[in-house]
Amino acid sequence: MIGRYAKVCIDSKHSELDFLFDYIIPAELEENILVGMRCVVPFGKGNTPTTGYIIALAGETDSDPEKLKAIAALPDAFCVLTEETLALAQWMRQKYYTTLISCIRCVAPTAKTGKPFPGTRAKKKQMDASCAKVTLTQAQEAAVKKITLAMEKKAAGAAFLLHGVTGSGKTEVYLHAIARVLKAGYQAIVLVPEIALTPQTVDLFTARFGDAVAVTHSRLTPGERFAIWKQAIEGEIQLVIGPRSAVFAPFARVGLIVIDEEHEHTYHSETSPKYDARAVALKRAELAGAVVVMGSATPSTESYLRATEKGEYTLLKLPHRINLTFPQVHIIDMRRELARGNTSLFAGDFARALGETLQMGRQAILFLNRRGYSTFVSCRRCGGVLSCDRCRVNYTYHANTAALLCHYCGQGMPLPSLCPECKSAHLRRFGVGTQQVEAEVARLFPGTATLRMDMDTTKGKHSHADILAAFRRGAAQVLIGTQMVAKGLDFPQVVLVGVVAADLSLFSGDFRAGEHTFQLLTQVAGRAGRARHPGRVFLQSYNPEHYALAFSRQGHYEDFYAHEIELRRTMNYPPFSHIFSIMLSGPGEREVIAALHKLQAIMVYCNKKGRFALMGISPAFVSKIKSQFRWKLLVKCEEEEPLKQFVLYCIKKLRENDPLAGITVHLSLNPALME
DNA sequence: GTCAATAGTTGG
DNA sequence: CAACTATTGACG
Repeated sequence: MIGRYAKVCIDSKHSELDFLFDYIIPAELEENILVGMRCVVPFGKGNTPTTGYIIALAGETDSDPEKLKAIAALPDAFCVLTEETLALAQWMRQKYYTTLISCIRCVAPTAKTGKPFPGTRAKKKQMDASCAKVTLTQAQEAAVKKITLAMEKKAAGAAFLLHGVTGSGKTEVYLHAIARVLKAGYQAIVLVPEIALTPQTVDLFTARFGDAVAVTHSRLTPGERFAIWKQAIEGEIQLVIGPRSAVFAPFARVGLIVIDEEHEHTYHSETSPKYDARAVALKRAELAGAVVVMGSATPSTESYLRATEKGEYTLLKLPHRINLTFPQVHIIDMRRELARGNTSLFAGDFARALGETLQMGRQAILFLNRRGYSTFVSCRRCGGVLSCDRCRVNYTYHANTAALLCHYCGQGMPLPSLCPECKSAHLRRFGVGTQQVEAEVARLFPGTATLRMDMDTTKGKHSHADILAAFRRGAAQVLIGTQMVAKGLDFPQVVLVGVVAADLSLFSGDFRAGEHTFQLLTQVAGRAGRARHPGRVFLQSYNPEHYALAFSRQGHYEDFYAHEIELRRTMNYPPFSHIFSIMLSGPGEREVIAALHKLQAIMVYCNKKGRFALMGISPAFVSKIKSQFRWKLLVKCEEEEPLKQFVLYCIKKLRENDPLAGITVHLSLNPALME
């Protein structure tokens, strides 16, 4: 129905504008106007031309028709919002307590013009959807069958958790399911944690589906991004692979959404709207009549609970590696190494294994979740630790530049020769980073070619791919890196994986530390012995008895899960409850803490029934970043919606009492990482 | 964001 | 008391 009035969402980030404004549709636009289009409207006292979005058309208006202004123009010839992406945006507004416009900006790219960009014309589509190169295992076959059946029945929002050990062929299941759905005339979306880290997976998709595929990633220019988005609207592509934002690809007929490595925290957006791409995918599938497949070797406890106890997802299992055996995992007690007098970075057994690997002419991956050379520099006379004055963080020493660098604000300074506090010359570097691992390999095995992959060596547009390609062609025998080497890389010559300090992620203060450590170690271990050669994995640890390490040695996810879920149940942690983190930041620490105490008092007052567990005020994990002090308050409740309402109400009360000058409020419901 | 009305401040 | 500045509120 075309009405005489349009309900318009104004493109302004101010939360007090988070409602729809009625405008008159002028006669000359009546023919062209559609819900989902952008418009230009006169807005405010000065009638400033402002962009808006047509959210609805109506024959009537609640406001005084005399006061209404008319739409000035419709700049595009098409709808930037589809029925589905608009519905998603509206759902996200409620779910993630934010404004409609911020959700609209999230689902539609910031297109400056509706004209096609250079190079957006479709080439002839080539697609070899037969998958005839490839025979499936029984488990793969069964998984594909179940997914296909759900797609054929158009089981809207049906979700599958594909639990497949590393190397069990999850990707092949995705490929087959996608081939089916495309053949039936539907489209598919594949979400991956980070394109740069999974080039091989992406290659498999492009090889199989040719020009029907578009790959999106964070380093695309706005023009490139818009071109892909437009091709999706116009049906020139059938499959989009990308990070969490790809869940908004404006396909008209989505049949399947795949979420690879579903446990990865990159599926949580950390900027507003703080959405979880998995939840958005499930909602979109429900709206579109599509099916969701989430895959992982180490599913999040939340998803596994849903796939088992709760029965919300169908669990599919791929329990066997294809043509591969599980690597032998050795846990090395570094306390014993120290007692034996070995103070070097590598345990004796590990150094020996590395030597053998090099001797055989094979490759090794060394993993350490910390970049730089030393983690802190301390004065042995006064005991002071050199730290960034803008952030409450120790400086990290980088040997290649002989500089101290703050990993939070990026500022640094040359390493001083004297202690800035007491002027002694007794500065010493402690702790280990990837640069030092590289130096240690060079010291033990002179002449060995190594490659290092961390944030410092991957700043360029192609540096990820360049480093991985160099390692693949054998330019180096040892690849040293942070967690970016842990992901789905597949190098046939790698027979040894060493985790230099397996405990690093254990004591982050996050209740998921055990889960994260288990996931990381299992992923890293999966890099060993990908081809015919049996692999060996060494985990160096000062806490070898910790359950996250012990279970990753056996490699049995189910055993780990059984242990972890009981801990969560006992402690009433997620997934049995929801946690709301309220962080205040500002230039004055006293003011930040005082405001938080006020909020706490309001919460205590409003929580007479004791429905919400108030967990006290504490400094954030890094309590000062870029001269802003950060303190937080956690609230826990078994139900999400009442918790959200409670926190938002208390914040509103706080703002009524206190202007919160200079203080920023950061709200996060079930944050991916506790800060 | 922008504008304009309003309240508050200053200088003669 | 006029002239200027900061604050507040509305925007269809």
